[in-house]
Amino acid sequence: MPESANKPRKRNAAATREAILRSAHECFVRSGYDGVGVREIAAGAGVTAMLVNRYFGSKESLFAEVIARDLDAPTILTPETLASPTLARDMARLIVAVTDSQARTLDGFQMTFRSAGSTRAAELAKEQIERFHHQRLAGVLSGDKAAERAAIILSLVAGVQILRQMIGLDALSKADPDVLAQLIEPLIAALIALPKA
Amino acid sequence: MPESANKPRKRNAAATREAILRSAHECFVRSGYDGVGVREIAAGAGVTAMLVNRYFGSKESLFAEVIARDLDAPTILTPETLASPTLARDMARLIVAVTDSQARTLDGFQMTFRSAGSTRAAELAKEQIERFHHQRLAGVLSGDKAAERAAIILSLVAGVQILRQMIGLDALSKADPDVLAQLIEPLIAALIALPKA
DNA sequence: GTCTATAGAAAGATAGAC
DNA sequence: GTCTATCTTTCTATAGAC
Repeated sequence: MPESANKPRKRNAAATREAILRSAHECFVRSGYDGVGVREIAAGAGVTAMLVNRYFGSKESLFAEVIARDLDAPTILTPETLASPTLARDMARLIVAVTDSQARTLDGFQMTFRSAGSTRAAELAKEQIERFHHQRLAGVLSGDKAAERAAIILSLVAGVQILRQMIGLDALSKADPDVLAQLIEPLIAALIALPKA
Repeated sequence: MPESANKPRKRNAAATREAILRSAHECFVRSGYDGVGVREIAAGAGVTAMLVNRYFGSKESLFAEVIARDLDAPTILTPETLASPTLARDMARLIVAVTDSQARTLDGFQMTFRSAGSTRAAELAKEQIERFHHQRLAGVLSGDKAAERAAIILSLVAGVQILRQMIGLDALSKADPDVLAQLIEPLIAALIALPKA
């Protein structure tokens, strides 16, 4: 290889940037914003800490970019579930599936909750959740109080995720997924249906 | 004051210990385990950082004691609600009340979730929540799958708290409390009732 | 019982070589 | 484009005076 003999090492800027983002994602999901340092993120990407700040300016800017990427797509509201005639049942099963201890679907939420000690992280997450998750869910719920009903559905998802996936409450993490889905289905059905008043 | 002229300053051991615990409570609720330092906790108690470690050995031991105190009592399951003939309605209203942005009732949960980045904090919280909150709630739910139903009730509480109180989702934090209670009531009713199968 | 002072590690961020 | 080396701050925890 005569032509590239004096190139510094191997990667280009785009690949390095992506590697840092990916490592930061893993670290923030695992330990939250305050629980991980720039050095650890850099090591996970195979670079040095200095490059992280060079590419993203600061740890906070990096976090903002990671969380924006992770919370930019709805999770329990996929096109498939929407088109289904058994929406409540499908959604209940999906909630149970994505909150499994091994599931990674809700990484964005997990990162958010694990970083909830940081006020700035909560602000960033609020914006994204409202824009991408709540607004879309509320949009498909017809009738009165759609915003509140959508928010309560999100609350149920968030709560199950936290107690099942993060806290590891035995009654949830060791439960039969089918049982959980059966118990959650009527709740979703009640929130999808029009309120009585 | 001739007799106590050479006493160091003012307090006794018990009062100092209590002041540190109280300050630590406030700090951990606000910023989570990783988000606050021993110096800040000490300053809030009017002492120096050294005393914190002298009384509690380490920051982690202090946290363990604080979270044990905060999670030692059930919150949505008070004697009053239990005796009520309209249990579901009362519990729904109570959930809305204790997750108000100004409410302090669920400080223990809030501290837990804000500290969820720390694995150790999650372990400590799991033990307490299972022992004091989940077990008692499951105990009053008759019929099959009581443990799972109780856990889902706790999930709903936790989820609403997080999105309403910590994230500040507008649809929840700016909503009419009565509307929220009306929407939550049938969910609680469905979980209190015996499962169909 | 409480203090000042500090040790030792680790944090975020930057300077400058190559 | 990536590195080593370092600055500055902050952290937990400890030593020793009074």
